Amino acid sequence: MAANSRFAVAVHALSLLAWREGERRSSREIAGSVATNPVVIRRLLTQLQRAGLVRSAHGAKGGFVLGRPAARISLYAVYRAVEEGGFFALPEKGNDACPVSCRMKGFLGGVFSRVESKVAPELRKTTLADVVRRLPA
Amino acid sequence: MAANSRFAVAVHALSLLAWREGERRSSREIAGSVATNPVVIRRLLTQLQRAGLVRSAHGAKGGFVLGRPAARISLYAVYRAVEEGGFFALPEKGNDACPVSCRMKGFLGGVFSRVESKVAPELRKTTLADVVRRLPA
DNA sequence: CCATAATGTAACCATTCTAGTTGCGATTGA
DNA sequence: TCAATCGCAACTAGAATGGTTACATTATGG
Repeated sequence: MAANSRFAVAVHALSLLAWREGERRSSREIAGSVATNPVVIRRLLTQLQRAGLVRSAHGAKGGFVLGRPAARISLYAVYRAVEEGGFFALPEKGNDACPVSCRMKGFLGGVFSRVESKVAPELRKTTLADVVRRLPA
Repeated sequence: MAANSRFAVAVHALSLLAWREGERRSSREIAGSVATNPVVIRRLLTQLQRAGLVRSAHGAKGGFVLGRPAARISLYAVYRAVEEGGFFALPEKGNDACPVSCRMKGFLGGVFSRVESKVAPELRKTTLADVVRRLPA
């Protein structure tokens, strides 16, 4: 299972928190909905916490809540929090003696950043509040 | 290195073919520019051949040429040829008893396809002919 | 006809990434 | 005190990728 479903799981977990905003949810509850292990959820939510998207409380009756209102958490914020790299990768090597190879890195870097600049606004359009609106009350 | 550089390597290889359009290039030559193994190149170009982007010739003086004019090969065609999945993955599991989990798959599928619909036109804008224009003669 | 130079492909290995799991210390509330 | 909970480290399993070797097949040129 090397498929990268971190973004999907993060949105799922945050949607649960947004669904009943304000109520604490334990990693065990969230893991139950996502059908995975609580530790996997805690690992992922640690990343989201560093980005300010969630806050956690230790101890009994502890758990997670959103770090700010659902309407102010876009899918792009989630994407940035869990995916460090972009969509594609540049190869680290290359033959510097070849004039084509020399130019490829710069060229592809430009392509990748133009792609990113199209994806970002699309993901910014949707917030967790929009997600909740699609969920049953 | 488990980084996914297939797209970058494919564009690099095709750019070499477009640079001196019509001349055959062996996998060894291409591998020399990309700084990898000829078998890696042949494996990748086999995929591109299935998509019609290159043609190969066996035997001595064999090698690869573009399957159609460089101006008619967009980066999107390359992307489709080498990347089967989309950018993100949907988790295969989920708790069907949870109303949030039940809706996530459909919701995320919509998000992913909207992202794809922004990326595709951006990649379609650039062809191999555009790449060659940026290369030294 | 034969040597040479190529592709196509299978097999295998090393590395890296992800998710899953166990265990445990620290913290909090009842 | 006790139970619930996060944080984190360590380990495992499985998959994907790229690199490498090997070999059958095919085409060219003398």
